[in-house]
Amino acid sequence: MTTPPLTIHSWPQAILHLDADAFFASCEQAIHPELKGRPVITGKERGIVAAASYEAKAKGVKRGMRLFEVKKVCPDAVIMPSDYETYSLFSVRMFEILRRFSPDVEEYSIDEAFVDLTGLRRSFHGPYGMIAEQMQTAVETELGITVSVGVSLSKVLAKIGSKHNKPHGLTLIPGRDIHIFLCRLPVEKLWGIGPNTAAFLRKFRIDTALEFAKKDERFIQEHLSKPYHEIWHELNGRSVYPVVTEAKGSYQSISKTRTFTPPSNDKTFIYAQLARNLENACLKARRYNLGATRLMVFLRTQEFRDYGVEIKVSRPTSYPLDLFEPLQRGFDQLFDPRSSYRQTGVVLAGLMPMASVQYTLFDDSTKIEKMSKVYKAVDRLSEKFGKYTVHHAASLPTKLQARHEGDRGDVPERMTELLRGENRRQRLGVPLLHIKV
DNA sequence: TCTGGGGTCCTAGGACCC
DNA sequence: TCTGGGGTCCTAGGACCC
Repeated sequence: MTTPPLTIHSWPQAILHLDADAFFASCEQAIHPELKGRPVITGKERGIVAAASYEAKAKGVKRGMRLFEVKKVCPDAVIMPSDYETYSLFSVRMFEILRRFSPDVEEYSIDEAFVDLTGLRRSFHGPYGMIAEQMQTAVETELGITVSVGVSLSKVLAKIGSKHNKPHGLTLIPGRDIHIFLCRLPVEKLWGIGPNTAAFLRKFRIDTALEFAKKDERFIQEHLSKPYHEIWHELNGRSVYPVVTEAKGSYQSISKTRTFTPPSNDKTFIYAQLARNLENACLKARRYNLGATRLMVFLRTQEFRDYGVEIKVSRPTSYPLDLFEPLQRGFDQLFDPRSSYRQTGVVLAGLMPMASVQYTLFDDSTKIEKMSKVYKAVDRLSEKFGKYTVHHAASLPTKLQARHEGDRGDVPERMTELLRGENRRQRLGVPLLHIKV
């Protein structure tokens, strides 16, 4: 087997990584100044901590912690639902600010960016550290949130830098200082090395990032796969991961999952959860004009065991009506009335642009066109009144159950309301509609 | 982290073809 | 019929990330 050659820059790169501090919580504090200095937590809608402000972290609140525990360690915490739409607006503005400094900005996640600073010292009349500081200050003053920044020769090293000093840190890792940052860093803290690989490396007495970086290439090639070889280069200051500037335009897969408590073995209820997953996944696929050729269905039992099946679809589609039959088939295969389930999930895969889909001789094109019209109307209603305003009768039992449990259902998006100057479903009193299949 | 939700990429191995 | 070598495509499953 031949390993494909790695592209390594012959010129030293200057890569910046920026990571917003406790992003969701910081956004809330920026919107509500009265919350500054107070422990703020988001994640109310799921019952677990999605983000915690530094005031909350200081009291021992951690990501993923359950909210009843939070109330114990931090009784004065302000707990709010995560409002992704609003955070996305902050995110968009953050990337805009960064692009004023360099066009080479990678939107790595909602709160993280990589920026290629290589060659910018001349136009800024100063060292990279100064440029980084200006970027940091611009984001902080314009958005009212703090960010941590790392600058080094590669993405992996820049990430180590941004994590080194949080919050509001600025860390430069020049080539001659790399070893200082790596010698105390456990391998599992490295970007791309998880618990599994860390355990494997420990067998070879590799415990720190420096020990990993110092291994000779022979060892890496013999024992590890491509991603780890790349990390190894990056740790040694040789940039192999490019800063990807293109905006993400498409998806390889779209998934929707739902966990419910308590676990259930009610067949109707569980199928309804899947139907709802499917509708939401299809809605997203239609928004991106994608059709799925494969449908994956899975159930997670009370004991955290996953069972799944994959079903091929004859023609790429993003219409639930096309997929309910395969969904039902998959579900019947998986469902065991003796088990209790805590989660359902659906993945649309093998996605392709719908524009390129050709009908075959056997497709009923009139029916397909009718379906297309129906879903266009559904999508318009969803956009106007909120997701899931209109849905298939098959997923109705999810709502009935939600009511019994006193669940609020979908949390309305506050910022969107403010921006549009209108409330959504509640105030308009939009009734539930069910499309009769 | 006794466990939420949404993604990506890589590799090995089988099927199939010449 | 057996044998050999080599290529491509596809899929399952692992591992990791925010």
